Amino acid sequence: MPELPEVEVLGRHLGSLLINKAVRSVQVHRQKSIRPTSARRMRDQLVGAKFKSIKRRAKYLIFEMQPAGGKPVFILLGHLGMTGRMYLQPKTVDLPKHAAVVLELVRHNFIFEDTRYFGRMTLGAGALDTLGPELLSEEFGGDVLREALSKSAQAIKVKLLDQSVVAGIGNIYASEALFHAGISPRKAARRLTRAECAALVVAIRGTLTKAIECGSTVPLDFSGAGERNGLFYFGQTDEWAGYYDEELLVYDRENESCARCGNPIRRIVQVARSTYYCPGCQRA
DNA sequence: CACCATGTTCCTTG
DNA sequence: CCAAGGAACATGGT
Repeated sequence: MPELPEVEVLGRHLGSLLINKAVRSVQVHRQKSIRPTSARRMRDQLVGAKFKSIKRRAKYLIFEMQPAGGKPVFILLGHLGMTGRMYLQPKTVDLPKHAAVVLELVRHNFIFEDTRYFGRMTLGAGALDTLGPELLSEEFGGDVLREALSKSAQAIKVKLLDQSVVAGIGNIYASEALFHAGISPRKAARRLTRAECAALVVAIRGTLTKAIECGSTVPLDFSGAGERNGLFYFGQTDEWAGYYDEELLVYDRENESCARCGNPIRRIVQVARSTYYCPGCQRA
């Protein structure tokens, strides 16, 4: 279910439910989902430990865990992949078909469910080391972006998905941000001007910040059992119409007219992923 | 049956 | 050594 805004909202939600709760036992249903951590180490570390804090870095959830007996805190990392979900359920409710990992609390199970099993729950923060600057942080700005792009001949849209360049953008918001900045997704990264880089940073921040605000106001069902399934991409669900004051302007709108200039929106494929853009507003 | 999907990692090629 | 392209991972929806 992830792009950065979903992960951010999920993290806040889980924080309110999990802080100071202790793990009583651990069920690993899919070894693949905890790679390279072993099920045994997972249990050894987690059983008896309490959730101390929950933070987000890019699309990762960082669970800071406090073991019993004054042992040092350690990190449990979560990444949702394409279809991951995390939520609490009373133990009386049956586990979902694609439960990957279940952390048993007192009366609830903390469930990591993942239909396609692309996500992960692992021990240690090592996966964060290769990430580029955090999108919403102060140190990320037009100059930092420009420097990161300066040597690449790859299309800007493709570079935006590279988590070592900029950490946190996904396929949906990459298209949206380029539209807002008026930059063609095909433009070679190194050809972006200083002004374009500055505009792109503003567009990225604006798009993601707005999405987080919207996601925070919608009544979500993180288990995905009902309609409100934890996703809150703008315009996804008609019944949410009243909650949104903006929606996705290009993503998944092939052949619809651009809200700004009326030209039909185009879909192209870059590195095997769809890109949507307006040929009128985003000139090559 | 065909094609598409919010993401990352690994392997090959140049 | 690096950049870039593509397949792979696994399941479900249309």
